Amino acid sequence: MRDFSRSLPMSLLRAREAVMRQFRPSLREHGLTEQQWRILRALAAIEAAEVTELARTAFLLGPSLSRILRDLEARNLIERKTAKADQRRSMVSISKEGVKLMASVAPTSEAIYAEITRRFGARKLAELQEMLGELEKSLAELGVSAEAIAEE
Amino acid sequence: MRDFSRSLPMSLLRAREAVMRQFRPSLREHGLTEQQWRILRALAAIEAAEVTELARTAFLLGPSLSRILRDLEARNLIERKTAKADQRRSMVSISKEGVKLMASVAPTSEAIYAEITRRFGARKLAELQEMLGELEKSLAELGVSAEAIAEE
DNA sequence: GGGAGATACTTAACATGTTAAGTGAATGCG
DNA sequence: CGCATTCACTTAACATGTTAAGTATCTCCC
Repeated sequence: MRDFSRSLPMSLLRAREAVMRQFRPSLREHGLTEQQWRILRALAAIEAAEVTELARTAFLLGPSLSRILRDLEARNLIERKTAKADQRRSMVSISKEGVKLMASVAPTSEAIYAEITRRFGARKLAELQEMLGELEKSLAELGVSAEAIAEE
Repeated sequence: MRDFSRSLPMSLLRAREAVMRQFRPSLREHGLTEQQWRILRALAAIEAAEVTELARTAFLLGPSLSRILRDLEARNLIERKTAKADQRRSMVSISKEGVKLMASVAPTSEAIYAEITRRFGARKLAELQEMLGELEKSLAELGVSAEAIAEE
């Protein structure tokens, strides 16, 4: 069997870990996890969002998001109110404190990203992301058909 | 701030998830998680290994590995014996049952990998993995220097 | 040879990933 | 209308990720 240390999932995992290793210490200093930071960033960009939409944007599963929102709300970093038209939905938005926290984290985060870009090369980085997007696209279709078969 | 849905960590996360989504159902049918499968594969390739070495090979943190080994041992998929020369170390190896289980999973796993390769293109896949390796390499050095600063 | 420090793991504690089940609200349709 | 189905989310249960602390063993140097 193919040496698994060179398998695609491992390559992706190792690369991602190498990247996140750069960001985690700074986030940690501000009391944020990687996922919490993703949620705040997503909210900062879109004003307010439903939970499902937020899950899609921040690429988190529903249950994870539910827990994290509960915690972020307890820390007053986000606000929540149920939609008037549909009582099932709740609109989530970032709070003033949340914005402030983001402002304190963003500079370091940007600097790290810039350093990564500098080291790896901006052009190569763009190429890499292009390829990652294509990979995702190739498999999205496969995923759907596989599901269809499984459901029969 | 840069649209985070196009950030490098998100690209890597989404790509990896797209890939793993293909494998998980099959692994699940055999009662294995992604990480357990990684460990079995690593062990099958190297006969026997110390826990630390295995952690490096399977790219798992020590605590995760400890738990998983405990469970795999309870399921008789691996075997463990403390090294004679150094009582702290334990040598882990795959059991006969483990080998049998691997044999039952491998065909499907290989087929999925082949399909992914076919869809994305073998050459592009190789290029992608090359780039991922370079990215990891660029950041490995950065990681070390960042740590050095933090420890001061 | 004995005690300080290093090493190899394990345990603990908390956060997230993953799947399944639960809850309350909306929808569609007979 | 009524009620089964769908929908949006939450809770539950179990596995892993992540960091810190604990434990037993080993090493090295005085």
